[in-house]
Amino acid sequence: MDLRDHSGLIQCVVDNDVDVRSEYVVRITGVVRARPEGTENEQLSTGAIEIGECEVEVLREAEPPPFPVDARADEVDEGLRLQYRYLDLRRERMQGNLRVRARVNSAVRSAMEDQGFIEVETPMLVPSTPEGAREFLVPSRKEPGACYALPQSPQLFKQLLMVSGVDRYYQIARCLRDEDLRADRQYEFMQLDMEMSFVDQDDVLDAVSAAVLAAAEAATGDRPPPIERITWHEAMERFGVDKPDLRFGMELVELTDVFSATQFKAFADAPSIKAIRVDSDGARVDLATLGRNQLDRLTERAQKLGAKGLVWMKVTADGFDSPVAKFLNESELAAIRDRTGAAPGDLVLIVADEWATTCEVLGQLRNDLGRPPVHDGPYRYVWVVDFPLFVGVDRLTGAPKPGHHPFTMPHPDDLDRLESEPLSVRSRAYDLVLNGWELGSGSIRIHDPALQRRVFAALGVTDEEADRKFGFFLNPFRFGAPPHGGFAFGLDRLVAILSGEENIREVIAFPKTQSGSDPMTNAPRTVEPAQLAELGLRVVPPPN
RNA sequence: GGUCCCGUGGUGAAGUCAGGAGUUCACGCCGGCCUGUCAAGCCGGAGGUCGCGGGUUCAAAUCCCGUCGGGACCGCCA
Repeated sequence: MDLRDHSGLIQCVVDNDVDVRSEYVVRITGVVRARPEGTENEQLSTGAIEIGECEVEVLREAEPPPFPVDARADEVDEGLRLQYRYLDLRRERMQGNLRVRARVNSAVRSAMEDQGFIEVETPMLVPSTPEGAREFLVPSRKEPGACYALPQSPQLFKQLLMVSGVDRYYQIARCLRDEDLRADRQYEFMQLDMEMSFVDQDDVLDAVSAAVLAAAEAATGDRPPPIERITWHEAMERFGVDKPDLRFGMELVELTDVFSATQFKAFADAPSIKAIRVDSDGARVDLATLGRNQLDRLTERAQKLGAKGLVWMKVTADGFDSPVAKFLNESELAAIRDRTGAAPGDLVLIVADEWATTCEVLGQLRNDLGRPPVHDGPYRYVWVVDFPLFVGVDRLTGAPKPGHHPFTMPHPDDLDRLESEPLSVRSRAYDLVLNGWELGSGSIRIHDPALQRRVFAALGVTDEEADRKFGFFLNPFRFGAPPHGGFAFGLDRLVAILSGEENIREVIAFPKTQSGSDPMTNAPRTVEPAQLAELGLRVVPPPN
């Protein structure tokens, strides 16, 4: 019979007649010995040995489990696995994931402590704040009608800890957001949250890198190379997204200048023209069988993403097979071939539009056509720096909207354009990206009140409004605030990728379903009227 | 708020498009046999409200409408 614990399986040889069935809890006393010749099992890590002369004591019988407690349960309906999560977690895959997670947490703590950070816990019952994600509310019993909120992140408190002179803070922090769930999003999730004083951007990036690299090494056994950096602008130019997946090529190719004098109307006035070359070998779709239908679907996809259209060109031995080839002259066609490096069998996709649209549409098509599953190696970490300070403008007020949050430090080289050309101003905000997944983001914060006023002014926020909305946060700075900055990254996402999982539920012991319920505990549940009454609450019947 | 996919004995699947008796396969379960095997082998057996409700039809797992549950995605996640 097979004996299983968290570390694996071992075969036991039982000679006497005991009624032991699947999943019974037993105590076995015996002798570890080599297996007799010819009975070794190379499939099993313990396949060379066995426990012989076993005395078996049944500590607890077990009913047959509702699904096989082994790798076959990978195929079982996830709702059933979650209903019996305690059985699901007995399996090797889940035990492994829990242990990778524990090692990552431990490595992150050590790396932060080694760099002089101290862990400070921050409250779970916090005030509700107007900006950002929808919050979970906790009604107050002593003050009916008033609510606490559960923290979306410890943002407020960690910056106040800098005011408090903590200097280097970190926390493995639970964050809660009442937004719709996804494969990479749960209501509650864990972050490595950190903040440090008297530093610039490089210091923060170095400190976080040390923790991430230590975590990766703890999880996989391999220490990744130093994390490379690219600017947001370069990420958009080359990959068309702000979270580039560096594991594959298909980079965007600049063609704007090629068509400066073109006769082709769709290209003539376009501010930005770029292309991607879909390699006939590297693509995740079979280009050879790509018919007119699929090409039309690509065009629809591009239009849905905001492009006016999509030019496709199949590369043949003697030219291009494309509905627009006849509108382009020889030198234009030659430039397309040279710039993209197109070879027969490839597909070239061209978008001509505003710079941002051109980049974003091609970047999305690049991901659609070439991106491997997120957990496929190699692991490519990248810092994306110099994010724009503002992203777009508010439709109602016309004022710029903050790219990160309104306390983000503008890039010092761009300060003179804060009033004249706010949308061109870069910031000291940065993201950490792994295989095209955003792991986290952070920024250097504004600690100078004059500069904060300028940024609020650029955002169209008056002094009174700033004081009303953010005063509780900014007033403490009047008592002295050091230059500071920080970062937070999602541990669930990191652990999922490092465990080879494409869903963070697989690395969370007791996750929620996509609809936010827990099939094991039946949370959320309706509560007793008396509980509501104590909180001064009454449930309104749902509208029909 | 929206789009798409899934729901068939305890588990996984086939059957659904093209309506005709709860049919099939594998695993598990129960009983027996065998056994130095290892997701063992042989024999026998039990087990189903085809998620739920309604409609169409002589007849519904199958078609239609609704609903519940699960999943992927868009919106959302400063």
